[in-house]
Amino acid sequence: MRRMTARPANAHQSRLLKLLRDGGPHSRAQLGDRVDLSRSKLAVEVDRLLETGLVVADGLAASRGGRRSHNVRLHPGLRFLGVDIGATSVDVAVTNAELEILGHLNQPMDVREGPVAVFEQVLEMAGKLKATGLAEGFDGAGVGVPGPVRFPEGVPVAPPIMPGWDGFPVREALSQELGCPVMVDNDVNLMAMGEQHAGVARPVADYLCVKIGTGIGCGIVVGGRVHRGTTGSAGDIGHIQAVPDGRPCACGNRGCLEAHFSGAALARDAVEAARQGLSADLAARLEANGTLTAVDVAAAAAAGDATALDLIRAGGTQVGQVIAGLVSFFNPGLVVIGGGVTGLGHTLLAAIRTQVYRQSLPLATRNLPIVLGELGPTAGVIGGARLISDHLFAPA
Amino acid sequence: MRRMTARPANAHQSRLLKLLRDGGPHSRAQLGDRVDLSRSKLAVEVDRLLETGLVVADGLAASRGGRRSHNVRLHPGLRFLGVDIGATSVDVAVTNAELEILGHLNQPMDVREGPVAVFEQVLEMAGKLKATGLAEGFDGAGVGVPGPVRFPEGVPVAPPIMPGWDGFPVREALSQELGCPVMVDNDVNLMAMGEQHAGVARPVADYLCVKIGTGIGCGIVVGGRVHRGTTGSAGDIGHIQAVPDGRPCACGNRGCLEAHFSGAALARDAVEAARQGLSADLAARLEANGTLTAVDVAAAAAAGDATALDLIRAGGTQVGQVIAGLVSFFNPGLVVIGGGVTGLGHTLLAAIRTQVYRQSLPLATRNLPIVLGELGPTAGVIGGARLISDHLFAPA
DNA sequence: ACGGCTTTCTCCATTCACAGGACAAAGCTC
DNA sequence: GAGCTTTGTCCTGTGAATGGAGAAAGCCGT
Repeated sequence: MRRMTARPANAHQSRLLKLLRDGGPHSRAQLGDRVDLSRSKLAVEVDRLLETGLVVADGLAASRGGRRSHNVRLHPGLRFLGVDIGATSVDVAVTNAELEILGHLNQPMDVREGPVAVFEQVLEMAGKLKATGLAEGFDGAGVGVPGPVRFPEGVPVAPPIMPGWDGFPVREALSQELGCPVMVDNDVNLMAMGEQHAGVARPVADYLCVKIGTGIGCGIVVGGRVHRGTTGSAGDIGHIQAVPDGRPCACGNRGCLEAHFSGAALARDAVEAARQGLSADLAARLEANGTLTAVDVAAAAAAGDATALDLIRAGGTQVGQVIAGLVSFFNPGLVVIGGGVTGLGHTLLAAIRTQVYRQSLPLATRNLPIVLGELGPTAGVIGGARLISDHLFAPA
Repeated sequence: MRRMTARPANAHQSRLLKLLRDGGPHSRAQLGDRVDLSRSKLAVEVDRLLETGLVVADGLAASRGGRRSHNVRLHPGLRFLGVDIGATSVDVAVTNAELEILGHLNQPMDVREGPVAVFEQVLEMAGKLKATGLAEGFDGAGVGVPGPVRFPEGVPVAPPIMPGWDGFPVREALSQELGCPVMVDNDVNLMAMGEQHAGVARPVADYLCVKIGTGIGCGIVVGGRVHRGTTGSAGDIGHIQAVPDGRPCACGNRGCLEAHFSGAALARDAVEAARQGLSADLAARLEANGTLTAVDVAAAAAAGDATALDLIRAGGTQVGQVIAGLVSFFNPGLVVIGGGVTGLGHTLLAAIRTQVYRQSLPLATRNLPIVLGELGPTAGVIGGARLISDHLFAPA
């Protein structure tokens, strides 16, 4: 198909497109139940959407005791690309208009190689997905990068862990290469949108989404919308002080949360523990691989290694301490923990919970669920698809 | 006049009322410049507002080189009541429809006496204001209380420093007594709204408003709107841990910010310093009054007393530490410091600034002003008037 | 004083948005 | 097949809104 060019002409059409995106095919009657328009007006707007080609007829539905309804749905050929650039790997996925993942690729990679090398990689992966026949082209792409972004322009700003990206016109460059509209955001915000769209955060308006991977970040959702802050750095909690006069951090300060707990810090601590002979299990893994990662620690913990469990608990307590403060401050309705370290699972979660429930205001924790994200590595790419579809489905 | 009963019938009218509130009298042409409506439609809506009585003609304006314009303004008889209940005193003020303060009373009082005693006081003060002829009655009242509030119902919930208020139907009770609509909110949120309406925060969409009085709280403004959180306790930063294993706090935890710095903590520390003979100045003041308050410390500091200055600096550093974390997290465009301790002035502010600029993410502090509130004790009452007028001027 | 120019405001005709009723189409159940 | 239900279309009436014509009321220069 030729790529999507039309845009909803008004708020009604925008609303209808989002209903079809989030709920799949609907009959006009079903749409009418959810949209507070007269049937006649609704029919007019649906007809206009059919004219644009964004929406197509989808056959007859089963009868519910009367005339059978004619379903409509978003064009089945629409394709969105979700790109989640992490510190050490990229995820690229194609979705249909309902944001269901049709194909998903993951590849190790180092962001520090710079935007040109990374995007070469991304374009190649996108090409592979096309080659499988899942897509002929893309109607839009949502891209996450591991650092702050000037959102309106889609440009990373002063990203600490990705030198060489500062000011690179990601949005423009990718839009050119892919030949479709592109939106760029922080990877943590993408995860927050993903969990909100298809994960644990579906019913919640105000929530926090803490992503613990190589670094630590926090997606902030206020009234259903992501809060990005004045310079796009909102949620950057990795450099909040967790330990007064604690460990030196790459940022120049001491005691930053990230310096004490994150994928990188955990791996480093595990190596040290292994060298000190505190854990035979970790030492064996170190021997075998030459290095350790958070995954090794998770495996050791799962096998019952006390040192690994202690490391995870200590880390969870540190994170919990910071989250406790944020919970008192922000009073969310839900806290989601996600990112690479979700493999650490319930040991980590329990430590975080204990600390938050102990230290936050009782009123703020009274009914506060703290849970693991349920989408894993797909959260980011779904969030990307969601980001661009929100943009494309916004009223003109 | 009989009290305001009409409400704007649509979003246009609501918009117009707010323009007249915030900008004083306007001609139709001036309104047209700001509202994106055709002149004819605008005239229709203005005429309707004139019919309701909310808006009245206000004579001819000077010519600007052509026909003179007929101004319209909000009814000059409209009166809002702003009530700011603090831990140790109440502020009550009357404003006109433009939220200008016409009369303002302040009275020492102890919230712990409970809602009945406090409202007796408030009603008496409102009566006094009426007796001066400033108002014949009130069209609405906005009330701030020093604790979390279930906002839609206007009911305090689990307020730590005000036992006896939990669940008291403040909104309903006051509405009954005053015979007008009432809205209730946290006092810190009121201050944030006040500074946003008439103070330093006018141009900013996302900002934090830290109020340091008997306790410590923080108003959170996201996209121009106050964020209250899921249970109404957002911004309650007094019990964030500032010092690991620090001083015991009334809440049962240790090291809470409030336990280390607040009006109450500062007074306590000053007494102790005086008793230990660290400061002749403070000792003399203690001798004279039998007790010390933050005001005494401010006076001693102004007189150059080193101990007082140290206390303030130490406190500012503690608050700054917590604010630094919040700034990294929230990435505001402005931080306002207000409340009873603003008398401590630039010594406090300097300590806070130093700490925040040192410890927050550079990107988040790059262009971050940290300033004292400019409205002082009127911020709360103006915020109250603003709260209720926003409510009354909302589309039906 | 008097025309030209500007600004403000009103009036009117036309277009568009939308609701809601009438009605047709298409199914179910008995 | 009768009667009922559900779905979808058509049509008309109403109010929202635009934009142009023009009147009212001021300015300024000659």
